[in-house]
Amino acid sequence: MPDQLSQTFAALADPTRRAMLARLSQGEANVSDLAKPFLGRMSLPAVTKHLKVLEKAKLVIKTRDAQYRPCKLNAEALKDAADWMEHYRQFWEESFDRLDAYLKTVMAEKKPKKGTADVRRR
Amino acid sequence: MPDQLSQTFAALADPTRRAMLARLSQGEANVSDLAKPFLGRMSLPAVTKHLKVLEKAKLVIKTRDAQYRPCKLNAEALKDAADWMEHYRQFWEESFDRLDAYLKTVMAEKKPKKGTADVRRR
DNA sequence: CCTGTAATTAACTACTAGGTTAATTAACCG
DNA sequence: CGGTTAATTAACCTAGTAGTTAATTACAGG
Repeated sequence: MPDQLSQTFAALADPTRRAMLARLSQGEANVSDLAKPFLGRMSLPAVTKHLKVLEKAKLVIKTRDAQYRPCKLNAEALKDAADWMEHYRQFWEESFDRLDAYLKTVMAEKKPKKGTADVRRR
Repeated sequence: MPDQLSQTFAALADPTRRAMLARLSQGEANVSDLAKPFLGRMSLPAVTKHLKVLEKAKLVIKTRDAQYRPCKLNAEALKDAADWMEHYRQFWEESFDRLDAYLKTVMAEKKPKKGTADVRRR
């Protein structure tokens, strides 16, 4: 499972890591900045490790500036994951349509005029 | 990490499981159908386990029909994951724009007319 | 040069993930 | 009933994850 996509999804499968990405989406931050929201809950080395996971997944790029390690978001890998998901879009929109059709049916029953609620297609 | 989103991403972080989803996107299939492409590589119980992960993540719904267990895709959870990613779209499109701008610059150098390659904004 | 701050590494623990084989349950069918 | 097929459960193994504390590296600045 060292394939890129698996690594990406695995990296995203943790709320701490997702929060870090969210933070980085607001702009660069060094390790202690990133750690701040979690330091009550977990130690600094733990944060370093999470960061390393994100780095290996190529979701963040860590550079160095003196003793600091400024990190920035790298969304490339996210695009691949999003592209993968795109194949499935039809499936969740389909069920939305079914709900849509159902609601139209209910409406039709309340005010029984014609019939054949037309199903919105996206 | 028993939050829904983490479970979804974790379930997707495995090529076997993604392949199963792909198979299910073609239509219902029972366990042995799903297992077939992998049986050279892994045992049936292994497949059952992967399936259980997908089930707990609410990505597939397993019903029963006699001794068979027909499974169907349930994309609801995928939508949530896709929605989460949507927040980051700007970041990968941004870098695409930068590439875009760069290419325009290169073109401008080859045929040095005006300047200020206008950056396509999506 | 010494001290404080930023961050990582080391060494360890507990738990989970992904796989195995062997045994078990459940249903159909001749 | 007895055999066959579908699928799960049990028991086990290995490797990896998420966390800890304590020690270490690296740099800045008085």
